[in-house]
Amino acid sequence: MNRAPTIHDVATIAGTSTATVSRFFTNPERVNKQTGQRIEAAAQQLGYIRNRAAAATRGQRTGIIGMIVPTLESSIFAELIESLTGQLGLHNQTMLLASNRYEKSTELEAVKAFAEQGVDGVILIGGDHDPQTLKVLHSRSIPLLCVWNHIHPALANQSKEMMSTPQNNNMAHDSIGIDNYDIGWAAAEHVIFHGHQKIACIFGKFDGNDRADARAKGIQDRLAKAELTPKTEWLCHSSYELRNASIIATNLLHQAERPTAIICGNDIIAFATIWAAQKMGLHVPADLSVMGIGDFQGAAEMVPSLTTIRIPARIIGRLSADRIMEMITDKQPTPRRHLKVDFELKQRQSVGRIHLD
Amino acid sequence: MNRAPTIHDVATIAGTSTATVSRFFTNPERVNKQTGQRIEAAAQQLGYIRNRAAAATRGQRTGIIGMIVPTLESSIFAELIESLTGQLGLHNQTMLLASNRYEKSTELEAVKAFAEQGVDGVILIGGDHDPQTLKVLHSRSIPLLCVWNHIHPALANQSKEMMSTPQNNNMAHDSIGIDNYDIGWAAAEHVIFHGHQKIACIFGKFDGNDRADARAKGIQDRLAKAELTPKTEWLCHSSYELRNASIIATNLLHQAERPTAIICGNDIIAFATIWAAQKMGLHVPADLSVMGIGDFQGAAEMVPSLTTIRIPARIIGRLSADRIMEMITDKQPTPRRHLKVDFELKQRQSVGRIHLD
DNA sequence: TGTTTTTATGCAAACGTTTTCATAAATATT
DNA sequence: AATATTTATGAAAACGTTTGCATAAAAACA
Repeated sequence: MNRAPTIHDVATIAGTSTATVSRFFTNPERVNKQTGQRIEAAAQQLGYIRNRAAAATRGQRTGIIGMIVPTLESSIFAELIESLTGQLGLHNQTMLLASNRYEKSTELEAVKAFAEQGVDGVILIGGDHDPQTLKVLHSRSIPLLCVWNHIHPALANQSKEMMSTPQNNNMAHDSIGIDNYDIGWAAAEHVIFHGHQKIACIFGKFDGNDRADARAKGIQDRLAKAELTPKTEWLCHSSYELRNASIIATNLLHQAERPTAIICGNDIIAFATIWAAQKMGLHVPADLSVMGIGDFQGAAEMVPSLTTIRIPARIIGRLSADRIMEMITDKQPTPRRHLKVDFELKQRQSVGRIHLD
Repeated sequence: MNRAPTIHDVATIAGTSTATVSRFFTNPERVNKQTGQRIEAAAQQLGYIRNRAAAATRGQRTGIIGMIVPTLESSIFAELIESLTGQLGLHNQTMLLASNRYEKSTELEAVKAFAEQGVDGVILIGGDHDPQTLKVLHSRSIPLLCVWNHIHPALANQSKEMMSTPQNNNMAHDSIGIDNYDIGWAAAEHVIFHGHQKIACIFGKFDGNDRADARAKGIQDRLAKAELTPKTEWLCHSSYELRNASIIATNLLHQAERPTAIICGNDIIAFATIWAAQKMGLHVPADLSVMGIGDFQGAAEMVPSLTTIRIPARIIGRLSADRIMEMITDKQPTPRRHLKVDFELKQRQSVGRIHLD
């Protein structure tokens, strides 16, 4: 009852050798149809389930993809993971999940654990990682795919120069994602087009987060182009927690001069900003416009609905699954590929035309 | 560059046998301190990482726990997973994650995949699973822990009788979670205590979901005790999607007679209900009280803040990690254990005392 | 000092697969 | 009918570990 049946048991019952059974499960077409049926019946009868750990010792793939996200709590990445696991399932792969809590050292530990498990590939968020992490993966030829944000080939080159150890340079280091600089630019543009001049920003925290950084740059460059660079009191930073963001937003709105619009680093911050305004008795968008980024759950349904930029997590997930499988199965290493996914501005209620009174 | 160093390589450099190296990594205290240092240095130098797949063929644990949640999108389980992975990390375990999309057949497939990977244990949500699933786990003596909802020992017995195949009866089938019946009861009670008489309910969908079922029973029993059983038009069902819940709530509020309070099967439904009311120009809680269950992200911060029942996901996660490790390491099978975790009613703004005009 | 116990190590078998090579049977080609 | 090709299979080695057994050295005991 408590010993799992092996390939030997199946072979005995089917009256064949273990080699044939193995072949049947890996390359069914290489075994005679009748024999195959006998094997299938025997396996069914015994409840045989292949032991991939054993298979892996002979160089077969483990069927495991390792994935590390900064956090699960904020649900930012939940949709991505959901679609990724789904799509990986189609490729008969399962997903080993870890969170790095925005710590590169934690990420390294997780990657080591993944290597122990013999993962076929690794998917990380963003392009900013510990050189050790890359080394571990590279020394084992484990394909690495960085998702969520598109890495500018130009920036990729730049970071190449910044890297000290030479072996990091020719790393197979693909990426699939959106261009956060463009997103920031578009968000700012949308607000500007609505006539706002007194614009404040609450950015996400930068540390170890190239995404927030790029977004902030995009926003600021667009504002500068319109000669609307906010005064320093209107440039705030917040973590991605509602509680923290609430405080920052409340403080901002209590300043002597109040902006007519606030651009937020992501939707969590935007939610907090809207609610903070409402608590003060302000009306959105009549008294204050709020621009989000992300289109998180609830953005479309809340009152007022949140004008934001939709990051197509499902699409990124699906593409990523397909791409990592490609990288795994390709014999000769394919050239690096950086795929840019389009985003979409969702024009809703929280950003309005400015009152001219 | 692309072949991972093995235990042999380490042994050669350290000038010892593979046996000793293996011992050093599994039972460091069984090897001489000096030898250990040599091995450590060699491993460091080579960047050696243990191959757990190979180890697993000799009966060693894989260090993988399999977990299946219904969905990741609704972020209900994100907090649970986050704390679970964190705590498992302390036990040097990693987590294989899959979602079943509320389908028992999908769950079975995932469990089979887990079995292929040789997981040390499996954690599932709720107590309602395909007999096949249980059989696969049991036949391999893979410990199973059901989390999220507390399974009434009484109900566990009941389902025992309902099970057809005898091998399912003495399943090692522990549980850790909250009592959804009690939660439903408490939610209803809170609304009743605020003087409401015209109470409607929007339950979560039941199918394959013993949690929603228990919650609904608790709510209805408490209402019945107060002789406040809602008329059938006020007993609605919704999926856990905002969009769907919005429609249901809107329809409910457009009925000829409007309830003064709505009890929602979870916070997603509660959010949708509040927003639906706001869109109609109703004020919460002045015109309508809304009771949630779950205390999801945003419940405390939104305007009005949501009165709801907090399910301590972090605690459940931590306890679950510890318990499954206990089940894995215990030699003789421990008796089944059903651990009940307390919940907490968060009294906030969305439920108010009824207007007596 | 001689004997027993403890500690540290190595040898080699085992784990459950996959895969190379060889071979036998079946089929196709002349 | 003789030969060449294809198809189907099995024997056995290999994968990178762990571990039971044996043994040598060191420590403890007498």
